[in-house]
Amino acid sequence: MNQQLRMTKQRAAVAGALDATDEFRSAQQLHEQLRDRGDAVGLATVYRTLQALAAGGEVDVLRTDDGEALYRRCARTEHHHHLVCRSCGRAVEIDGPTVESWAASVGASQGFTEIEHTVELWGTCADCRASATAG
Amino acid sequence: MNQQLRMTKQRAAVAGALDATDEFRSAQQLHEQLRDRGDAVGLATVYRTLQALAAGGEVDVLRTDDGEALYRRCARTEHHHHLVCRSCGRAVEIDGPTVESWAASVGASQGFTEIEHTVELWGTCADCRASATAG
DNA sequence: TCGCTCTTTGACATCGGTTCTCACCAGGCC
DNA sequence: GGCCTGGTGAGAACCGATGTCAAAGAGCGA
Repeated sequence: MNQQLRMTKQRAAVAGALDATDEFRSAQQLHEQLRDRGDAVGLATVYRTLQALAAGGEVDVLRTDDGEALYRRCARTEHHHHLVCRSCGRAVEIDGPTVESWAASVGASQGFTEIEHTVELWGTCADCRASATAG
Repeated sequence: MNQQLRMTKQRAAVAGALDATDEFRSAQQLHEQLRDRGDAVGLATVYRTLQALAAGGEVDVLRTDDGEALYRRCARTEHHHHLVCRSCGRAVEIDGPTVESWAASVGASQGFTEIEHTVELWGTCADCRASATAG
């Protein structure tokens, strides 16, 4: 967490919850999880903390199809993409060097500048597929 | 528009507004645009119509960073991606054959199934850059 | 053209995620 | 410990999107 922010137990709790999983979680899920665990933190604080972490590049954010924001603490802070399980939220960090160069060249060839790209892969992880088959 | 739906003037107006532009537009923008033009259509109807068009694959949908849905009538119905101007919404349809195969192979190598991918490029188009520089 | 039926419409209520407000609380520093 | 300032949290507000339901109208057969 950033050093110009005061380290409060609420921020530590949110950061800790993120550190403890490799799954993308919504603010509401994290809030509920902290409450269940006894580390009650206000919902507004969860949102503020996630926002601060995201602004500092310490968590990655993505949006579900219906617009909800999901957060995840990634091992690396450099640019990367994700393969996310649409059922449990588990994610794998992936690289796409060919995608990077493709995006840059396509953008430039169309006269666009300041190109950014959104590349996320969604699937069903092996565990979720197994339990779906079993159930 | 789908033939098992009744063709009403409201639906025609929404479809017409989409046909008249190559920019991604939000439901609210379309609603306002129709009202300004005199073709007043209820907001709920705009949403419903866009939903129906999207379900039939007749318009493409994407989400802005803050979760708002944007709609665009694309020339082709086959799978493709977009290079979108983050300022005016103008979009260019693009192909990424290498991205397609990369996505599929990465997904499979991690044991994920039913892989889908989200690939959108964002930039500033030449016109918007020019007016930004001028202003 | 006239009615009938059944979908569609639209004003409004509601929902769900997110952000704002503001009085109170508590780190960090002396 | 005391002060100052940023952080917290309960609830309100906000905003995009969806649900409700009575009234309107498209399509069809007569």
